[in-house]
Formats: sequence, structure tokens, C-alpha cells
Amino acid sequence: MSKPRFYVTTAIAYPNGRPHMGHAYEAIATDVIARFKRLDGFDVRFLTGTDEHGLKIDQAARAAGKPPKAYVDDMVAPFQSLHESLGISFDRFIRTTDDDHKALVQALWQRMAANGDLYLGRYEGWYSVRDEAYYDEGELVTGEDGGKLSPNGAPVEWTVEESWFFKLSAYQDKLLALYEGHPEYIQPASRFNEMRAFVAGGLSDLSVSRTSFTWGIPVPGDERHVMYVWLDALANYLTGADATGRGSLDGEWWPADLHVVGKDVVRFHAVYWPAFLMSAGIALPKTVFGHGFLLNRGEKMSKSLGNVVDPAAMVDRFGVDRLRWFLCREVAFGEDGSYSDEAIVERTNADLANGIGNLAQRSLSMVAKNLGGVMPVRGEAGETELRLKEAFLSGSEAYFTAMNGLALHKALDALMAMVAAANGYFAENAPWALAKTDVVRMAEVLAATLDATRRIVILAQPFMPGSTAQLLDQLGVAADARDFNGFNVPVDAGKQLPPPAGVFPRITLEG
RNA sequence: GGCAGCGUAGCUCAGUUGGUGAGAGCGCCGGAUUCAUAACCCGGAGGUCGGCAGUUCAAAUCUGCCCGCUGCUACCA
Repeated sequence: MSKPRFYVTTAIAYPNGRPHMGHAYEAIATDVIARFKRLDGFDVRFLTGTDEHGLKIDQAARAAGKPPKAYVDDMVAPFQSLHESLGISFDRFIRTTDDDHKALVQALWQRMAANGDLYLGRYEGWYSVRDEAYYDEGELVTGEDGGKLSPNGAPVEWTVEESWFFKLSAYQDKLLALYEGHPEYIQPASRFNEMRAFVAGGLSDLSVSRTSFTWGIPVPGDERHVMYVWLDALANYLTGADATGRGSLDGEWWPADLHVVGKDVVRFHAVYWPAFLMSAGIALPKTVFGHGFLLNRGEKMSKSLGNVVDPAAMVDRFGVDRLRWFLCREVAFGEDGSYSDEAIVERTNADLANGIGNLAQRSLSMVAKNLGGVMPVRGEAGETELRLKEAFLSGSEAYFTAMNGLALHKALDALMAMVAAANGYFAENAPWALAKTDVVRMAEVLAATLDATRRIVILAQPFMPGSTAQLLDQLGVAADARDFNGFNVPVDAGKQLPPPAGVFPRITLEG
């Protein structure tokens, strides 16, 4: 029996600057989902990468005095090292400058063209020679002399450029039918409603090529044109589905189960992408999830405000698992969220140091001191054990329901309820007092607490892969008993446990 | 301008089809305890549920208006 498959992607980052917290957040959240699925018995493919073509990269490269490819080679490095330090378990880091991708995009174009959906037309708009960019009417500002200027203050002129167009307008009904039949296609629901309204309002054909720059994938048969970056970029998911690296349109991992993207690019994934795929006769992804933005102390991150935080510095300061935990626990997945040093310290001290870490440490240290570090025997379940069991049944059920519904924060809520139940059980039975009166009962209480801790840590693995591995080592959990199949498999009594050591020390702001 | 949504304890938020005296977590205060990372456990304070007016025996929960905020979208300067 083969494992069920799960193909998940992040959006690909545009490397015309350094990675920021938004990139880190998306990568972490997607990684949590990927790890959850692996533990849940799925064969997972996790794709992430960078979107390297387009005018802005071309301009930035020119400003840096480098050829575009050399420029992006430099710029992509910080993104790759960020993934490294965040513990992102991707299977491929795709770059849209990869050869298999270029081949695939051209094949995709030809399929869309063969279906009669591409035609040559004219693209009109306000063009700035200095910016080398087109602007919508609404983006323009009025200059001192009353003339129209680009947002950068450069003069613009109404320009007509030859362009290939995609017959997006022909897909309105098909898209609406898709939404009707698959409301889960766009999540969360608020985004779904927006996209449906957008499509219902009518669609214009989409310009999908440019002649004003050359840093892109050439249009097959019309090399004066390079492809519109979004067609190029979106197709990365298809390229990544062919794990053989040949860039064929029928990669074995397609269709994707989940595209995790920022709320600002939901439209491209929820409208343009399925239309392109329909045109090419390719299956559609199952779900597009638009996550929210991270705000720094409630304010949007921006260079002008000077509040752009380097995620790598956050990892250095707090540790990767604290950062991962905080972002998943404090931010409702799908909503905007806010972070600050104080909030990270407060949240992780409460949940990790006082909660999970202390639970493990207090029980493990008693086993070490009173039982020579040998895993004790579990006893008959009494009233307090039954209550604990009840709490863990409902808690783990809530956890799995939340995870399968992509409600990461709710899953952690459920997990913390289990932590509270375990700490309550421990305090109620006071094994430190039993140590003086009833050592057998004490051992039973410790065994039950250790097993509760083991279950909690197993469920916490997607969120904190490093710390949970350490804790599972201390709890004596075998390497092959750490996935969700092992959830109900207790550690054998009599097993010698290693000496316990705190995994989540309390931290302070000054520290 | 249109559409959608939101405004509930200091903070982040839950609150099913209107009905036991309005909840959780964190923070704060007090108690208890000492196994543990001054942690855990127990208890407490604190809210006229944005405002006004309605519907109803009864509204945080329905209706209208107003204020503030957010998203999508259209357009005019």
C-alpha cells in the first residue's frame, strides 16, 4: 500500500532585496504543514524558491552593474541561508532561471496557444522611460505643472506596445463554476468571497508578454517578446511537480494540494493560475491559502519606517523554535499578526519554559532522582488518570481537526490545553509527596506524566523540530516511534532514560 | 462610491439557529506548594459586549442610523 501524497508550495520570493519577516513567516507556516503531513503518514513534496525574472530585477542588476543572472545568483543566497536557519524542510528550492523551468514554461505557452487562447494585440498604458515601467492611471501623481508623473516622479507618456494576450475573459464562467463546486479552493473564506466577486465583476484579457525588456523567458516563436512574469512565476509549481527535473507538464506530483501564498497575491493564484491551467488542459491545484501579513508592533513593515526586521537576526536572538512557535501560536493563520520582542519573550516563556519545558523537566528530574532514570511502570487508571485521558482525547482530536483545517493557531491552543491538563494532573497527585509515603504510586504518577508529555511533544514536532527531537530523546522515545502512528505507543517500562536537561530556558528582553 | 467584514476584560481573541447572573489565554493581584526553568496548582480583580434608537417576555447575538477600522472593487478629481 503506497502512502497518500501531498504536494505543498510556498510562493516564490522576488529577490530584489533581502528576505524579511514575511518571507520567514510563509516558509515557517508551510514547513509546519509539510512536517505535519509527513508525521501523519503522507509522502510529501515541499517546493519553495525564487522568482528571478522581470523588469525590476533587470533594473536592479543594471544599477548594481552586473548581468541579471550574476545579480540574482548573489541575491538568492540570503534566501537560501534563511531557509537553512529556519529549518525549512523543502524538497526543492526552485529558481525560475532553472533550465527545466524555462523549458516547461515554453511548453505551457504552446499548450495555451494551441488551445487558441493567446493572441497578438496591443498593450496600452502610461509608460515612463526613466522607470522603464507601465503604470495604471490610479498610480500616477500630478506634478507641479499639472502634468502626470510616475510614483517615482518621472514623466510618463501614453504608450502602445505590441503584446501577447491571454483570453482570460473566456474563463469567467469556468472560474465561477470552479468556485461554486470547490469553495475550499480559496481559503480563508473572506478571500474566497473577494475573488468570486472580482471574477463575477467581469474579466479583461491579460497581457502576458513584453517587448520593453528582455530579462525573461522568450515567447516561443516570437522571440521579440518575453513572457509576463506571473505566467513565468506561477508555472514554477508545475515545474516543481516533476521531480525528475525534466520539466515536463505532467509531473508526477501534480496537481498541488496546497499553495500557501500571501494575501496580496491571492488573485494571481485564485484567478489567473487556474485559468492558465484550464487553457492548457492541466488539472487544477486543490487549495490556495492566503495568509496575512506580519506587522511590527502593529505597524506595517517598511523601509521608510525603518522597522524592517531581519529574520535571521531574530533566529540568532531567540532561537529558531521560539520564533516558529511564536508565529504559529500568536498569529491566527490567515489573519494579519503582530510581533515584537516583548511578545515573543512573553509568549514563549509562558508556553515553552513554564509550560512544555517545565512539564518535561519536573517529571524527568523526579524519575532521575528517585528512580535512577528508569522509565517507571504504569498503574491502574484511577479517577485522575481517567480525567487526564479524557482531556488528551479531546485535545488531540481538536489538534488534528485544526491542523487538517490549516488552523495552526488553534492546533497549538489545543496542545496547550493538554499541557495544562498534564500539569494539573501532576500537581493534583503531588508525586513529590508520594515519594515519602508511597513510592509505587509515585512511580505510576510519573509514568502517566511522562507519557502525557511524550504525546504533547510528538504533536509539537511540526512546529519545533529541533527542540522536540531533544525532548523525545530525553523521554526515551525511539526514532521510529515519533510519527503519529507512535502517538499511542508508550515507552517501555524499564528503559534507561538519559539525564534530563532543560530545553526551553526562560529568556529575558535584556538577554 | 459599491460590496464584504470588523469594533466584547490591559493585550490577543471565543461567543452555535436571540434565553441559566458575559467567556478563554496571556498579563496583573492574592493564596497554597516546593518535584520543577521565582516555574506549576488554586482563587481574585477587571468589561454599561463602539454609540443611539428600535423589534421582543428576553439581544453581545435581529433591524435602522451614526462613529471608527480593514479588505476587495469602481471611479472622479
